[in-house]
Order: sequence, then structure tokens, then C-alpha cells
Amino acid sequence: MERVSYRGRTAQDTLNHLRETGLRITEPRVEVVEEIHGRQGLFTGEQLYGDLRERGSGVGRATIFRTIDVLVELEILDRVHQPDGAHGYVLRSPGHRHHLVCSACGDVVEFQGCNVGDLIDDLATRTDFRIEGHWLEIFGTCGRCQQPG
Amino acid sequence: MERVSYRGRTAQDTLNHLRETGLRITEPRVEVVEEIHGRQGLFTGEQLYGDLRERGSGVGRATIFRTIDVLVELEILDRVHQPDGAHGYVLRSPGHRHHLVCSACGDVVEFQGCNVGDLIDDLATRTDFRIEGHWLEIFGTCGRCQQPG
DNA sequence: AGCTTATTGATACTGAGTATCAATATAGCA
DNA sequence: TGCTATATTGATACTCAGTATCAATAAGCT
Ligand SMILES: [Mn+2]
Ligand SMILES: [Mn+2]
Ligand SMILES: [Zn+2]
Ligand SMILES: [Zn+2]
Repeated sequence: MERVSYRGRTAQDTLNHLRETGLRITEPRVEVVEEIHGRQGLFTGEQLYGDLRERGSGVGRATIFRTIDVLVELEILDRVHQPDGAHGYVLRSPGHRHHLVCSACGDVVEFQGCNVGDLIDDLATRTDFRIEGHWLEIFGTCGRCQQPG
Repeated sequence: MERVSYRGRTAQDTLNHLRETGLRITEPRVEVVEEIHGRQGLFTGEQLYGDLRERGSGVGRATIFRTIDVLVELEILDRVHQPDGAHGYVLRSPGHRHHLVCSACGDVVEFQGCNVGDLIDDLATRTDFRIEGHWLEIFGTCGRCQQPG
């Protein structure tokens, strides 16, 4: 339930994870992985693309989105759904996490300790669904964004 | 926690709700409201548009999306986020609800009785966020979609 | 170094929604 | 019931977030 440092996993760890999965370590992937590990808070694919471009990278737009998909699949990134319908991504700490997201600035506080297990067990017995996962996302306004002016 | 019938609120109720909010009751809005009250399960704006067109309605595409927004705002519809990133909408029963969504066919079971209140209180005291809302969405495969063949 | 094939970037495309704006219809009121 | 102010509409063009295609390239294995 406390703010979780993203330092728990390095860019190198993530690259190893990619390799172990049988994926090739390419220059574009290295760039994207290093970029996301240097970030905090929510970002979009477009932002990632823009920022890499700015610092002279030649990574293609499609590659950005492809790589994001891979990283979401590997649970390195989490996809976050915002109230306005837009999607952002956040680096994910190991384990089961959820997010408290600032609707104003996109700041994210990860937390764990969600207590929906019982609820899910209940649903599993009461419906004929095979339950595969859940999302819990909490949103509000962070301290900084509450300041007037 | 049980499957909730959508019959709890009629198209007429919804139209009254619109009127009470100060919104005009227009032909397109009536068509959309009647259409959604005749549905069950998840639908997209595009589907709504297509279906209304098929039955000879002249409602514009923009109007569909505008009306959906109004209905989400008024808590007549819920926006549902699917694992693949697509958005659907469901008629919402009165009160605080969440959804169990079939990833294969889009079937939806509404449920209530979410137990994240304590969690949220906790977050509110531990962070400086003003908390404004939450999403809880559970997904899996419904009984029908589990059948082989 | 050579070979296989995963990955890339350019390009063009889609899907979902939105800004614009002149035309129209609604609701409140005389 | 008709008049008027303005909320709403539909057509159009546009944006934004991603995706399919495909020839060129580069990883990684041997
Ligand atoms: Mn979403
Ligand atoms: Mn809840
Ligand atoms: Zn903020
Ligand atoms: Zn299903």
C-alpha cells in the first residue's frame, strides 16, 4: 500500500527477460526499454515516440507500439485506462499491482493489497465464467494538482 | 452479486432523466435511448450507429457519440474497457455496479457488492490524493464461449 | 562467415471519436 | 398557437491511437 519504487527492476533485467522469452535484443528494443526505465508516471505511445525522436533516435512509430505490446504482454508495462478514454502505460513493479492515477497530471501511485479475491471467488461460483483477470484502478487528483494557481 | 435485470429502468425513465437535467428531448435522442434499452450486453458506438441506420434512422454518427457521452455522464451507460483496448458500453442498472465481461463474446454480468471501500480509505490517508472514483472490472470467458466447437 | 528468420521502418490504412458550422428543431413564453 | 432564443443536429473534414503490409535489414545460431 506504499509508493513502490520502480528501481526494483533495471533495464538490463528487462532485456534479459526479453532474451529468455526467445525475443531478439535489437537496437530499437534497447532504446525503448532504456527510455521507459528512465521514466516515471504515465506515458503514451506517442509521447515515447516523440521523446525518442527528439534525442535523435530513428525508431519507427510502429516499432514503438509493437514494443509496448510486447512489454505489456511480459508484464513489464501496465496499460492504464483513463476516465477520458485515453490509454497510458506505466512501468510495473513485479507482482500484482494496481494504480491510483491523477486525472489532471497523470501521476501514478502503484499499490498492492487489493482485496477483490473473495469477490472473484464468489463470482466464479455464481456464474459460469472462467475468470481470467481483473482491473482495479482508482483515480483522483494528486496533491500538487489540488494546489490553487 | 446476482445477474441484474436491466428492466429496472425504462426508456421513458431515461428520457425523463434527460429532461430533468435540462436537456431537450429530440428525435435522435429518443431513437438512441430506445435502442439502448432494447439491447443487452456490450455494444460499441459504431454498432449502435450501424443498427439504427439499418432500420432506416437518419441519426448522424456524431450524434451517436455525443448521446453516448451524455448517457455515460448521467450514469445511464457504463463505459467498459476490454483487454484488447477497445471500448464498449452497457446499460447500467441504478446504483454502484461493476462488470464481469466475457473477453470472447462481450457478454456482461453486472454485479454489485465491491469491497474496495477500505482500500480507498487507506489510500486516501496514505497519499495526498483527493480520490474521485474507481473502476473494477473482471474479465474471463463465459460458459457459452468455453464450449468446444 | 553464412544462413534463417525475427524484426524493422515506411507507407498506407483503419477505427473511434471530435471540431466546425450552417441548418434545424425544441422548449419556454407571449 | 405562434415567436424566439438557443440547444442540438448532420455533413464534412479532421485527429489520434494504433495496425496491416512488405521489402530491407539485422540477430543469433552454427
Ligand atoms: Mn480503456
Ligand atoms: Mn466499486
Ligand atoms: Zn496531478
Ligand atoms: Zn462469451
